[in-house]
Amino acid sequence: MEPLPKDFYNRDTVQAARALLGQYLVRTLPDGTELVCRITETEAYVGRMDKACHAYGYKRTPRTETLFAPPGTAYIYLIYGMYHCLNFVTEPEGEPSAVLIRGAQAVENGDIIAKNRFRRKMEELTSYQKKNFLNGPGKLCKGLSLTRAENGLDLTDKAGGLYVCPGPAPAEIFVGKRIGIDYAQEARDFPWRFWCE
DNA sequence: TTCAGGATGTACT
DNA sequence: GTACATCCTGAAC
Repeated sequence: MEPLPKDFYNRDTVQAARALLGQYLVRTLPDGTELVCRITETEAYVGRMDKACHAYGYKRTPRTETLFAPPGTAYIYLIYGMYHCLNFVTEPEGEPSAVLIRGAQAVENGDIIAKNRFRRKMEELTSYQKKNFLNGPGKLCKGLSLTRAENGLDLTDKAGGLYVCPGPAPAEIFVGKRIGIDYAQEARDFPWRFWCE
């Protein structure tokens, strides 16, 4: 399977967030194992005019530097001191925008993802753990073993260890407000969160 | 089933 | 010092 090309990311961020639903996210571990999951929840962040975006108003700091990279770059940062969030940079280089990957379903090597998350195999999980498997940005990064060490990876390059390839389009797409950005004034109500079954 | 509280480190005021 | 694009636990219902 070939990675989605740079042009997939080089467009309006809200459209990209929608289009990413259903696609396969592949994480290649140092030993060559491929962890595969299907993206089921995304949010758009647009630095140009979105107060919830880290790079709102083109604000450049060491942390936000990755948001100014070319489309198709992974932006991963630490939040609340203990969790990581995975984003895909979008729009032409220099427009600091990205899609936050909020949730996914395990497709291949679920046992390894389960071990990363709970130190147990899939079959040993409680129903509560299965229900809350990769349904949050911090959980997804923990399951796929992603940290700031992977910040800046090129998603269009299979050799980088992280890429996205085509998956089945969702039958239905839901739209709503983004999560956890109550501080962002008018931007907090933007309908820029998308999810599917 | 929902809910409050705590963990934890970096960025920025 | 404060806030943060979060998650887990344990208690109450």
